[in-house]
Amino acid sequence: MNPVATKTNRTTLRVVIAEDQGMVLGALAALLEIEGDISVVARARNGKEAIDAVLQHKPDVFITDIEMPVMTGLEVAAELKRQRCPTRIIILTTFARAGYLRRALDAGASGYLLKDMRAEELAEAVRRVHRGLRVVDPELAAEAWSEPDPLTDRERQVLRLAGEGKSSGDIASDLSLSEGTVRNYLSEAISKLGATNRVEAARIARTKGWL
Amino acid sequence: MNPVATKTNRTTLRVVIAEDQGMVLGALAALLEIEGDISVVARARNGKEAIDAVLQHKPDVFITDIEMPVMTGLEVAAELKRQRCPTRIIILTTFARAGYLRRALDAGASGYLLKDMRAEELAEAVRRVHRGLRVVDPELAAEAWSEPDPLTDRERQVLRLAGEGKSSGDIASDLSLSEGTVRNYLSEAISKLGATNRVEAARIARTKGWL
DNA sequence: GCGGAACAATGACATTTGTCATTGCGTCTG
DNA sequence: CAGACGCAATGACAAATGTCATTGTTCCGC
Repeated sequence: MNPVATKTNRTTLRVVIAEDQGMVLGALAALLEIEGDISVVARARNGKEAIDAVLQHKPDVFITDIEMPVMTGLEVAAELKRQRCPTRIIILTTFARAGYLRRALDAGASGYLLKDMRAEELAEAVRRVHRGLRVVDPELAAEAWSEPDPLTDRERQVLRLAGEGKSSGDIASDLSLSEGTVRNYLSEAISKLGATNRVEAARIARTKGWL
Repeated sequence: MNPVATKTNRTTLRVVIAEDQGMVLGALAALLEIEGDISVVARARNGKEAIDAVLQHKPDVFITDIEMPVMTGLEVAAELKRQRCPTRIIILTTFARAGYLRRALDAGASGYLLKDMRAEELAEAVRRVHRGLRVVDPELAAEAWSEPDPLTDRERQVLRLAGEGKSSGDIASDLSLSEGTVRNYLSEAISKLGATNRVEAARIARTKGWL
């Protein structure tokens, strides 16, 4: 099925996959193994395992989910780049969020794929990225640069806790702030995001990938 | 009309899969196709397609996600049972929610698997279910029967909107109720769920699968 | 070294939210 | 048929939330 791989029999592409849902992890591995020119050399189910696996196996391409226990895929990508690891990185996620994409590219990722793309595109993306190309949904890329995250660190922190249902008082003691200060930050965040209350603000920030 | 596999269990198991994330759909199909005795005869990316595919192909087993466009996997399962379709149904989802499991079994499903189980268990579950057995995580099953959904329809409705960040006033006009009534329902829901505010209540209800 | 930004706080105020008691209506169900 | 339950509403009250003005601090860039 693949002319390049079968004809020239070049070194197969070595891949490591990180994904916390075992079913999906196994399935993606099966999907890639079908391709003659790709070999899955290791699997990881959380961020820490992923780093160990990549450093040990030095694969050509590393595919990772974002939302994982211990360490997110974005954090793993940043750490690998910090260690000058030459492995190309593809982020594979459910979420078409501008903020995620931006952070992914900042962290040195070469690709950003959505899980609702066609399955065939995964293997193709692996080959593209290995050749040094970038693979990013053009529509999402456009959106990513249009609107930068307006929140400060404190606003983000406070908003995250508020979105989980904590009261201003709870948040204040969690962060060792006064309750008034917490209300100030929330008020700022609400106005910056054009929301009318903390819950809506948190929802908006979440969909943009700013939380 | 009905090619039953009762020979010398040499016949392949025919399967239909429904899953809205293309990448996962393709990957799961690949995973099952690896098994010599299972064949994926159709794929669907939403609830409506799923029903059509199952009715047309009459597979031995139907595997479906819950959260899909057009119609949820639970609704699909209920509809198939209503039409006396003999196909065995496996729900495959991310969420270990008691409410989901209960509704799945009510809808006549034979299996309830979590996406974070080991990938090898899927094929095994297909075979088990085809033999007429049930496949349900025992831990989750225990929880499902322990705690029934305490919310009334109105409480659920109001809580859902509140969880999206709407104010009591918004919810009132959305549902053509007075604002006081909305507050009453929310107060009831908060107390029933042991929460301290609407956001926490919505969060709790969501994790239990009651929303 | 000056201005700007993020951080932190206080006080005052209006609005929203959560609670409770109470009433009324309709629909089941034993 | 009585009683239970869900639905819908009102009024009153306390608590939480959101807004604004104002005052400090520190740190960073120009």
